[in-house]
Amino acid sequence: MPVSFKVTHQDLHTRARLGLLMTPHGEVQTPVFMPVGTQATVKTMLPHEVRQLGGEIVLSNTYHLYLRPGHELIREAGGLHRFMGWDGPILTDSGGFQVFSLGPLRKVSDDGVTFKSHIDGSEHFFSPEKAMEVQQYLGPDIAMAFDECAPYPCAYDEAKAAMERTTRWAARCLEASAGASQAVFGIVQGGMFRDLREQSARDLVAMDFPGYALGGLSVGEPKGVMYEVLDYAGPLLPPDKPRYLMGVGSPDCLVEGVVRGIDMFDCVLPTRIARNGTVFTRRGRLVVRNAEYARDFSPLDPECGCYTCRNFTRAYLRHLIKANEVAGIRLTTIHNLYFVLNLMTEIRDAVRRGVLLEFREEFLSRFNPSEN
RNA sequence: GUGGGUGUAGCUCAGAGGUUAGAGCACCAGAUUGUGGCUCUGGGGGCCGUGGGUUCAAAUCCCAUCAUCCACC
Repeated sequence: MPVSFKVTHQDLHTRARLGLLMTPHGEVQTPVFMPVGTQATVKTMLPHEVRQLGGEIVLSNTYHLYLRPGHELIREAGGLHRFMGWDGPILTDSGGFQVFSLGPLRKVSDDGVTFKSHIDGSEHFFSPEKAMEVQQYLGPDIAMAFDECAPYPCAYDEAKAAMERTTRWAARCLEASAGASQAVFGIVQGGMFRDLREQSARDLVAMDFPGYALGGLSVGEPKGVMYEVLDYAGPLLPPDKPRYLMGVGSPDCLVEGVVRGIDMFDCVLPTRIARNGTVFTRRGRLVVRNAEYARDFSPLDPECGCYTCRNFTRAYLRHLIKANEVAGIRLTTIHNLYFVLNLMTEIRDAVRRGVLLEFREEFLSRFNPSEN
């Protein structure tokens, strides 16, 4: 088994646990946040910087790398790890979500998905088999099954059809990847409908994946709705396998996810909002691009120990962002990644000490998700 | 000094007698959750150089004036 997972500590008060994800490229402590490197790079960051910030595993993207530079080229380069100069673990998304999110110009059938490239408009076809083949060329430690992500809101029948198709595709993904050197994680779908989520989880668990993801969340639904799904869908997954909540999150969602037993997260939010001049602080989000910080010579977050906060002021960062200097978005990206990765370290520590609920209360009482 | 050009948003300009004068950039704010980095959405901004005239109606036509640029003496 190329990837294995071990729960090292189970919290007594919540469903949180500590774990160790073992991969051919090293071990990962869970719960973990995976920085996103869609195009074989965490935007604006170098691999050693991601490592320094505390990143242990990164996510990359099948869809984008297949279109450019092409999975054959990456295999030729010796695989994704060597190509991008990252020797730690890598998880690749299958492309299912991109097909869902990148446009209306797609046609889904049981066979697979016909879609148009966002780069040049050329037509392509992805099936479960194709998605597995491309990911084998890329060579991540963990590949994701090819799924169909239902939108939000979504009618019951539509969510049901997408979920059932995802289940059929999951079986084909497993078959197509038999003997492959990477682990394949299954993805639970079912929209916001409890019985669909239960059905999905039951069917996928029967296939015995080495890990399970909850997909189709963080697609526009209120946070409370997502937490509710986590509450009932989480316990349906085998306790000895890693649970991955795809596309989350914001700091408050990370805390709530761990409380509900999630082991792995990925999200573009920290890096994306950084590039648009917004950062996380202990008190919540801060739009450092705003005029009120033009003469604010204090750090982004006085409690933060990151390189950006130790060396630069809000006024300077605002200047760089306004002037469109690359250093600006690099420094805010450093801060946001550090913030989230450090938060995960603190969460793990709180679980270890059995005080996660207290940590949650303290953190959420100070962190306003939408306000400075 | 003479002739000509140009004066409209912070900047560059569009608008050639007819609704409440527009655009791009800049500025201000919001958005962003399995990434289409430098995007999207919204907002504030104007004595149309100034003064007079013609007209039902003037940024627009006429006169004067000021500023500015160019060419020539």
